[in-house]
Amino acid sequence: MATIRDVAKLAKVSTATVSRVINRNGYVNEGTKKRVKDAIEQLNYLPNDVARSLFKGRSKMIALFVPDITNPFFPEMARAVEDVTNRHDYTFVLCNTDNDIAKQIDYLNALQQKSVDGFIIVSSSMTEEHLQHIQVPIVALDRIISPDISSVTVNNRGGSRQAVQYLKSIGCTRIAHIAGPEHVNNAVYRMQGYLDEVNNADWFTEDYIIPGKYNFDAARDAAVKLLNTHSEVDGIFVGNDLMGAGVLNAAVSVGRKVPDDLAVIGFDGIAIGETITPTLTTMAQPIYDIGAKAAEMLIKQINSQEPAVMNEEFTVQLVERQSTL
Amino acid sequence: MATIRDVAKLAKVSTATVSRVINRNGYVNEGTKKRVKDAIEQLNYLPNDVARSLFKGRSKMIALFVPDITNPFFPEMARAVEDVTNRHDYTFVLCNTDNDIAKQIDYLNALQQKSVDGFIIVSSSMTEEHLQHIQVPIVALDRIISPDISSVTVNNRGGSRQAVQYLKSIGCTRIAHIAGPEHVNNAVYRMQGYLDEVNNADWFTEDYIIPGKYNFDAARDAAVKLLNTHSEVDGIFVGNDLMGAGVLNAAVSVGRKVPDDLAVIGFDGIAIGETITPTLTTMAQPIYDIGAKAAEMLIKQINSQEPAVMNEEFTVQLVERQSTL
DNA sequence: TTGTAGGCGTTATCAA
DNA sequence: TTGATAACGCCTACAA
Repeated sequence: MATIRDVAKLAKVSTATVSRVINRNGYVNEGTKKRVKDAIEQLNYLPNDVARSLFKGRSKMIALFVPDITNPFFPEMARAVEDVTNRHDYTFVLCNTDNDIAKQIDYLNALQQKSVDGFIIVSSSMTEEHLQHIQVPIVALDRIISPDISSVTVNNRGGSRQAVQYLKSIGCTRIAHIAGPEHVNNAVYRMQGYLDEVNNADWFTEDYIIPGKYNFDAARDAAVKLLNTHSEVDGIFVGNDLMGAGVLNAAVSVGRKVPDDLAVIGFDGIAIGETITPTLTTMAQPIYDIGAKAAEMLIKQINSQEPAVMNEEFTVQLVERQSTL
Repeated sequence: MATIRDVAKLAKVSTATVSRVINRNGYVNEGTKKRVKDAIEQLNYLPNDVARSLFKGRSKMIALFVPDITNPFFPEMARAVEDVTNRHDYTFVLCNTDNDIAKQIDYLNALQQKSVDGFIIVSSSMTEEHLQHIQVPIVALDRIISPDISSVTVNNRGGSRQAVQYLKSIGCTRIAHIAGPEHVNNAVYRMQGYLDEVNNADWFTEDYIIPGKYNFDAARDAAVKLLNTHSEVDGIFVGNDLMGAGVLNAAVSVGRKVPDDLAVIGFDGIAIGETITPTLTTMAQPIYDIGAKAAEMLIKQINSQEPAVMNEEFTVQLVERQSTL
């Protein structure tokens, strides 16, 4: 690989001049500029980013922490983050954390050693404490970490209320909820939204809230149990779409017809919802948009000296499909 | 951030000694070693990886190119690559290429500037030419790039033959094929495997091969058309599972019962196949394993001076589910 | 067993 | 308008 010195020698100038040409700063005569450009071309020279990073203390890299990229909710978000970071000439580093604290700390350290410029973090295990020694900007995505850390989220509680209202509006009279993990704050908000709508109903019982784990299998098992013990249930608001698919599967296996005997609505708006049969009605998040927003927010913070805390809340939207129609 | 000099000063030794302690090489007295370690602890010192990279010309980073991480086939592969690279203390960089040549070249350049240590590439648009100037090891994954570049793949043609044989064995007598894009070599192999089994059948016609694009929508539309024009078709071998889901959807919409009227088998073994109704029979690739193997192969090549070309072919396995039972 | 010093490739400051 | 040079933080001959 050619270095700046090779270019300088070939163009018969100093490295300083080459640097000026590359970075478009400082004065440089048109003639010499051309000589330098020719030399760069001829040698196929590309500046060494590592040396640059060392000098500047910044690497033009951004990291995204997600619990697990094989969970279909995250790829689209990751995609958005990558697209935006690329557009701003950043390199994108993806980290699967499994929500494991030790793993997250390892990543934080390893990436700081590489002078990463900022972090976008989806985590329900990380707290402000773990992050207090981080010197670069951080944006919490999908799940709030602390009031002092910028965040991009959706109206989980309001959206959930809307989901339950919708089930009522299409005639459901006994509505249950398959909930996400209680240590994930958006799962708690979604359950609260459900409770807002049903808590005062005379038919409501705690039995109608079943814990799922935001995954397919647990939700299917939970739904089978629910439907067998509570045959009066005619609507289910499910904490996320992956679990919604599990519920639809359970309905088939216990012989309940969807949507005739049972209406099901999920949350998230992942693509799978459109590929299953019946297709799944859902409160759709603008997944790509929130990922993109987080990336833009982070880059803004990186480029500004005084990084103010910003919080952005997006709105989810009802998407009606076969599971309720 | 503390530097090696701060540590040296605090421990009252030279930076060379600190370096020796950190890297466990060269002799260093037990007493001074302890002093150094204490100083490191006290200052919370972590070596600057950028400086290291500059000196060594290597960054301990590995990049994975995939067409699009939102395609559910890739996350599990990416996950495997990340797990293995982490285990070897490499940092993982994910790149979505959309199979766009310009984008891939941009990534190659950007990452070379960062002294990336190696590439794992899933691409059907890249050729040997594009890669000839790359100085670090490369492993082609899922799709072969050239005989001179190491690869990890599966027995696409053999697996496809097996799929068609299976359909025959359960009684199908008119078997069609929804094919992947013709510029993707594994899609071509899969079609060839299909042809191997049906080409000589008296009932076979070219009409039974319909082009899909490895995605849901195109496959659904293709299947609707096929089933409407060729009602005699009683079995479909689909080029991948995502298209398989589309075919199942199409079957419902044209009123064909699966598996009674129509048997469907896919290829890949992605998780979606188990969540849809009916569940999808498939020729399952060991997706995680091939990703992990590619990563191990690449790391081996990075660590060896004489990088021999290696080719590994995994075997796909029939997974019977409701779409054929 | 330890220290000195040069260099990895850039950038930015200061002179010229 | 250009050049010489000192960093950035680390590692490794070579000396001591």
